[in-house]
Amino acid sequence: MNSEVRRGRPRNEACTGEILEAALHLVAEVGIAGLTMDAVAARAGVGKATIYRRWTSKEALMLDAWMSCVRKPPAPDTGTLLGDLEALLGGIDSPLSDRELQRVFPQMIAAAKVNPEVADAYRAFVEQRRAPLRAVLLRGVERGEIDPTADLDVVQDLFVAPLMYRWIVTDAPIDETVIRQIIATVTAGIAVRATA
Amino acid sequence: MNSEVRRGRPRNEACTGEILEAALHLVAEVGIAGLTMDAVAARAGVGKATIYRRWTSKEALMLDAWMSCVRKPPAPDTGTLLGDLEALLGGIDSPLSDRELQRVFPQMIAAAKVNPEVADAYRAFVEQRRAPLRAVLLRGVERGEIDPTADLDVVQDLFVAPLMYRWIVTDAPIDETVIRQIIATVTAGIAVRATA
DNA sequence: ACGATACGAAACTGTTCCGTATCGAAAGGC
DNA sequence: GCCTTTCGATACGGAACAGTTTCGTATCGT
Repeated sequence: MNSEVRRGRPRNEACTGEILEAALHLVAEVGIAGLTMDAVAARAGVGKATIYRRWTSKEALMLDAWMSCVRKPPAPDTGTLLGDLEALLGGIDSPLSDRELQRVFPQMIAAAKVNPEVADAYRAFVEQRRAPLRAVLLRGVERGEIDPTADLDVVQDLFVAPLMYRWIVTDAPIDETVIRQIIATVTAGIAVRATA
Repeated sequence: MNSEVRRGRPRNEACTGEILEAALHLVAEVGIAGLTMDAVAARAGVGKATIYRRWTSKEALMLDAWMSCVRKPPAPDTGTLLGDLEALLGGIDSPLSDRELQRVFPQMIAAAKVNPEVADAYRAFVEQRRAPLRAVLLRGVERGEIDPTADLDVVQDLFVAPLMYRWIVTDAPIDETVIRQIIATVTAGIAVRATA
């Protein structure tokens, strides 16, 4: 049904991305509460009408913006648990800088606690992020690198949570050293015991 | 210099606490962005003037409210690392329910990312919470229960972060079983190695 | 050329909400 | 009894902001 002839001036699709990005950068600066549509329009270099031609409301825009702010991570398969973990926990692919993501993410979580729509989007996003790690851990169990009696849900939390914690709560830096320490400690804790 | 005679009708000090509590409950319900002073006054059964006689602004009120929302945890000393950890990670003393704290906390973090004053209060609060755990871990090292070469900052994160993660990010329940699994896994990871 | 649509910019509308002022009543000191 | 201060309640000024509309211009298909 898309065969209808498009008449008139076509939409500048580049605007869509610019608006989304402007919204995210501004959220990083002033927070979701301090975000105004006028500021988004100014930052993106567009008129407000151009925004409202694409999204019906501020909430709809923010929902789209959040969905676009982190891409799905690849599922690594390096052959060893340590290799997979280092590849997976290393970095995040996003149009925003780490520093900005550190500020945007809490805004999203806070919004999710209040707005059910945001909560759904957020839940889907978290699940998407967890899937690759789960696959990595399952292979680790198969290879005998992880104690098969361990609760994988808790193990997942042990890997992800410290990074998220530094990100959101502490604002502490996350460098190679920290990641390696976390991996080392947790893998030691979940390794198959030498003797029963 | 407090010897000035107080004339006129004395302040009802009970109001102060009721206002703070009303503010926190409302933040749990509608978030910091949706919070209005009129709603706080109505919920506390108080006129707005009564609020502004105590705090100069909405921000000042929220700052006080957050400071009052979690009390400093006791520093346990049960004699063993496991006992201390279970005592410390068990619960939080607060006028709010767990369910409400789960919603208020992200709001505070999000606000801290934007407002430097809130960030300071928040940093002090986190540090206050970290101190007792640090003491527990240090005693664990002295007793030979923890590998002395381990980075205690990272170890602290490994204990606290998974709980915070469930609290803030996942909304997953935190029961005795989960806490015990976390403690078991991490302590196994940081135990003094049997052989060098 | 012409109609249709998109564009940025700006003005406009209606609402929300902070902070202040004012009211009559209540609660203390003198 | 009088003065002072607080109380809850309500009204108000002013600012900020979401969403709409308008204006003049640009870019497409026909």
